[in-house]
Amino acid sequence: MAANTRFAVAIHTAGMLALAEKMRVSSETIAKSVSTNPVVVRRVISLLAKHGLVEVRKGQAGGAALARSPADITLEDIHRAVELPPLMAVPKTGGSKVDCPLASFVAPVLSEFFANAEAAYIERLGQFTLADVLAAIEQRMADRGVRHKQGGK
Amino acid sequence: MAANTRFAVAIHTAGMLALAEKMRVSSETIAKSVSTNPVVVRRVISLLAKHGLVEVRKGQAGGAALARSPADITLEDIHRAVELPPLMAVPKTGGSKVDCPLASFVAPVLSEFFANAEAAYIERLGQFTLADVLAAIEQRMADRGVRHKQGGK
DNA sequence: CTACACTGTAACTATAATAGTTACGTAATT
DNA sequence: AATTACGTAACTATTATAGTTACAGTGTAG
Repeated sequence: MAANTRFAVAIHTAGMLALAEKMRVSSETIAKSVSTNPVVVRRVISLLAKHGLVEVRKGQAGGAALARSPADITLEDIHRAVELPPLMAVPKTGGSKVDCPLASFVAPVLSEFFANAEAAYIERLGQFTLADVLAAIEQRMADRGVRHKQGGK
Repeated sequence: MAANTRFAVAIHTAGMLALAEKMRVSSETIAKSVSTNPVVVRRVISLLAKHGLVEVRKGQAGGAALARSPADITLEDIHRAVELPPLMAVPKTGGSKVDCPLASFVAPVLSEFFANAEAAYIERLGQFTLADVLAAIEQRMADRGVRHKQGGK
């Protein structure tokens, strides 16, 4: 299919907003950086806004800005905002009572185990903030000898 | 798309083999229980076999059987065997050097964070064995008052 | 030693989630 | 009033995965 990149787009977007500080950034500007379409970005921003992570203004000189400090936004917050589907799917049990009774108990039990593992995933996401991500990016840039501060658009 | 159910099918399959103990079970029998196609099951079994979790025999009275005890097979083992793609994708950075240099550093950093969270997921899977899954299923059956032992096909 | 019952795999179709795109109404700023 | 940007609907394109058909290969049973 087309891989699910909503989460990545959301983090990238939030990261740009963080770098822009209080300045408003348009969906078009972000779209260029992410190499995608402005509508895709607006869809994500809309979700972030609904969850209070971002504050949006319409009109000329409008755009989005972070609603709180990057150190106060975890990856879990962003993950929840974009509401991704469960990591693992369980096949629908094909209601036909032809199959053995055991089978009908497998699906719900597997769902429980998957949910448990997914909780571990989410919990780990909760340990990282947007600030951590930005720090990692700057670190990487420094390692590569890229001069920063007013680097790019 | 069609949701990724390979992992669930693999666990269901392994569970059936565990219940069958040393008896060989055909892909067709398993497919019925999982409500899918025998080929889908064979594809999964083939992966399990390559990783030594299952032992397969061709020919009449052939089929698959677990290679080791259910208590000795973790969900992590099964997960590794079916080799699922990364849980989260990062958008390809669209090589055009038009975008800001920052952008090119975002993707690899996000991949690292995602990999970190995925590791937490996998680690949790490693804490459960196939025996745990079977126990949970039997527990659930008991709760529902389903009489077991020689229950179904 | 032959028939049968399996697996293994290739090749193809079907499904469905998600990205990408176009279009346009709405709102806010200058 | 003109401009700029969001919000969202509607549609197409992409693509991973499931599902299916077909058949060659293999080993056991009788």
